[in-house]
Amino acid sequence: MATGRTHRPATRSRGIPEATVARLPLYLRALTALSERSVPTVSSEELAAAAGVNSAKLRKDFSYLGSYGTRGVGYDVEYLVYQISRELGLTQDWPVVIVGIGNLGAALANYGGFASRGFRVAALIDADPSMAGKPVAGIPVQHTDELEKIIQDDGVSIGVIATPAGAAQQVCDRLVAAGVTSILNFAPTVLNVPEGVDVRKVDLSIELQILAFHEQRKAGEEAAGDADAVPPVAARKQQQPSTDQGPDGDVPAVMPA
Amino acid sequence: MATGRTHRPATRSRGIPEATVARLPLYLRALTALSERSVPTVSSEELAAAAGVNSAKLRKDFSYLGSYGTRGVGYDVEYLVYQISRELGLTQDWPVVIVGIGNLGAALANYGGFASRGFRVAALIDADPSMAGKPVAGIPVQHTDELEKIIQDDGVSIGVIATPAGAAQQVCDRLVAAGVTSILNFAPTVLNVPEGVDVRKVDLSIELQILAFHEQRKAGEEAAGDADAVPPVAARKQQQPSTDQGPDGDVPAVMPA
DNA sequence: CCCTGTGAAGGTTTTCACAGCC
DNA sequence: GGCTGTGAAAACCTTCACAGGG
Repeated sequence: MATGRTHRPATRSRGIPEATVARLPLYLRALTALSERSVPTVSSEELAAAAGVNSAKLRKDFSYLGSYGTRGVGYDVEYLVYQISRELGLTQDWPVVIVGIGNLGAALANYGGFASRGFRVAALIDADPSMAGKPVAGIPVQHTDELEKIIQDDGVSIGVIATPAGAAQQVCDRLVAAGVTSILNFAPTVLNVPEGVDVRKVDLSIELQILAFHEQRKAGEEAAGDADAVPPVAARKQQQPSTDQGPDGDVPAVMPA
Repeated sequence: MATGRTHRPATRSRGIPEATVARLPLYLRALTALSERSVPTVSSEELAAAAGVNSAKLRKDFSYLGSYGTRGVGYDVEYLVYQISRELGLTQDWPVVIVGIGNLGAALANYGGFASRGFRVAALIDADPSMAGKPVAGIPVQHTDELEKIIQDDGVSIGVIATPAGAAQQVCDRLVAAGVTSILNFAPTVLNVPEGVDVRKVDLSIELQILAFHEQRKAGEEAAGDADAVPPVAARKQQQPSTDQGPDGDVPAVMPA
């Protein structure tokens, strides 16, 4: 089990830590917003606030990419956008297939964030023959039979699985056999993949369960801590009443296998 | 910023590590499947394989909950299901509101994993008046104006935001003002929330970007490592050609603020 | 003899704090 | 003076390896 952690046992890899990689897209989004507002430079403090992390972390992260800032001034927005995009491999075109065009698949197909970041929906695929030809987000749905052909013809290396759990492993196997080496899995199942294939998963119910855990804690603490009478005054601890999206250890799920 | 990491600076909290909490839902899912097949007991090795983690990690995780196993035998499936459910707070009912009923919101409303795990969709809310009354997943959509009333009447403490990015902060503010203290955010924005409110986010394009990063690495490595002639023999490293979903540091995004 | 539970070791990630450059 | 870049410390997480109970 558990081949390793990061994907390639952290060998040389020019060593950008996985935790940093997971935050680069956040920085990129914040920078893109600044760029659209024609902001020329930004300090680590400001950018960190916009991305929801703390500034020390951000500076450390950037230090792995190189020295792209200017002391006393900050970072050049355009330049950083370019450097991060390049590092993430977004300067090239990534054709993506989405398998399973239910509500979720349709939501993904319609999701604007794809196209804007180097991703191109090469095909939408569904097992239901009655879906075939129906356009979703302007792209006609194709039948599962076409899967292998599409992947080979378009050189697709990234697949998105949005099927029911029962179909996911089968779809995954076909994707991998046809040449896909990265999979984003929305089905609530553990996928088995051969060495060299990356899987990331997104699971709605897991996220909710984690929230429930903390929610329960909050409720329990009130009862325990202040028993019954809560001083109505502002007695609760507070540090930064503002921004903090710091995804803190945000390494959701890379799983090489 | 970055108030802290786990949610409450890891003070006493009876100390279940955040990384462990993030894996409990995985174990629970695997256990539920075993339970449905009427499997009475399971070893750490088997359960770990089913959940996609390694067994040492699993045993450490369970050790934080208590000693629920039997040496030489394994874990009682039913008992563990109960213990983990309780720990996660799933033995109680959690009413949830979903705001923004586009494709994604509809997908969430239809998602079966909710009801099965203590979550109940209390209401679907959308800003579009023409949606009002239309049933989605058997639940009539209500207008945003009703938001505060619904939250108070049903005692909702968990909200899901599936609106466009532009509306997310506003919706978030209203949810928080009305009493919601946990938010699952699907909109690609950093949300500002006051101290005491947890936010987790799920971002499709971020996951894809992380995949692209690794994908790029693979491509680059082939070029560097074996230049041109790749020995067709099985020269590639391989450890476990099978299961490994080990979400390795799977702490996607708790952000207290 | 098998499998859990756990100290101890090894990694990784975050945070601190400040030297160094603009 | 202000802000970046980074060693060093601290916190956290994972893995190892084995004692010890069934």
